[in-house]
Amino acid sequence: MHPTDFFKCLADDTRLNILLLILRERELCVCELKTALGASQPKISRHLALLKKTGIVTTNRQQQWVYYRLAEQLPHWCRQTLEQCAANNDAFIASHVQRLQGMGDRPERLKKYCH
Amino acid sequence: MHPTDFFKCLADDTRLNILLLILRERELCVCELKTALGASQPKISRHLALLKKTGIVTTNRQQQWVYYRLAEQLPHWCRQTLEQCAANNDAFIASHVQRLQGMGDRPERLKKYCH
DNA sequence: TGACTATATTCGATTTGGCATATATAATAG
DNA sequence: CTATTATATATGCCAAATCGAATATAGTCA
Repeated sequence: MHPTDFFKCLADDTRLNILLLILRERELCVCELKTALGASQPKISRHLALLKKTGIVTTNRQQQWVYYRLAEQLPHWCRQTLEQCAANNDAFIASHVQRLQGMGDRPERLKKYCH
Repeated sequence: MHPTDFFKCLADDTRLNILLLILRERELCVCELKTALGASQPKISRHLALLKKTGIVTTNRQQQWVYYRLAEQLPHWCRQTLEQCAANNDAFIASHVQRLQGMGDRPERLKKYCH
């Protein structure tokens, strides 16, 4: 993982929020992220495609939903960077975490927001 | 320090190399960086200006030279990110570190490359 | 078919590097 | 001491490249 490629992925509000939410929740599908971030589906999808191409996340298809999580092979220092960023920037993700929590837990959440 | 502003600064080869070299050497002036990175003076100077504006580095003028070092107020998680990046990407900075070491030590280095 | 996700296209905004030039400090000549 | 020159750094301007958002469209699966 070339360091500047990694940092480029973190250098955008949408992508960084996606990553920090995935870090918290372990995995999320596009429609969960779309609701939590209040962004359009193509926007979320496009940014996820870049994260996947760079090797930061992997996908896991379950029926019609695609779940994204951090790649197993993600170098340790990259994961540490994300964790330290998460631990020291509450304000940055607060609103999105709140919105995600307002969406309830699985599997009810999926029923409410992904159907 | 807004996290994406910080990561934007690390998302460029020139800037990341500058930061990792400063991290190693504690402080460097423009002409040392120019020689170590093999880049033009305006290019180095521009990137340093962005790093300063973002609050990652501070300057200390000595006669006609301006020395750059990491800002005292740089949040701890930012410094940790830089340190972890440095500790896990030898290949990324190797050539520039080598070139810097080939320039000798101060004060001889300053006499040879900054006069 | 309908719901979910991915991609293509287009456009405006931002970023980047090169070149020329401006500013600041120091050294030197007269 | 002042004027000139040299060195170090910063900035203005321009062209090329990249990026991000919106829209439309396509693929995938129940």
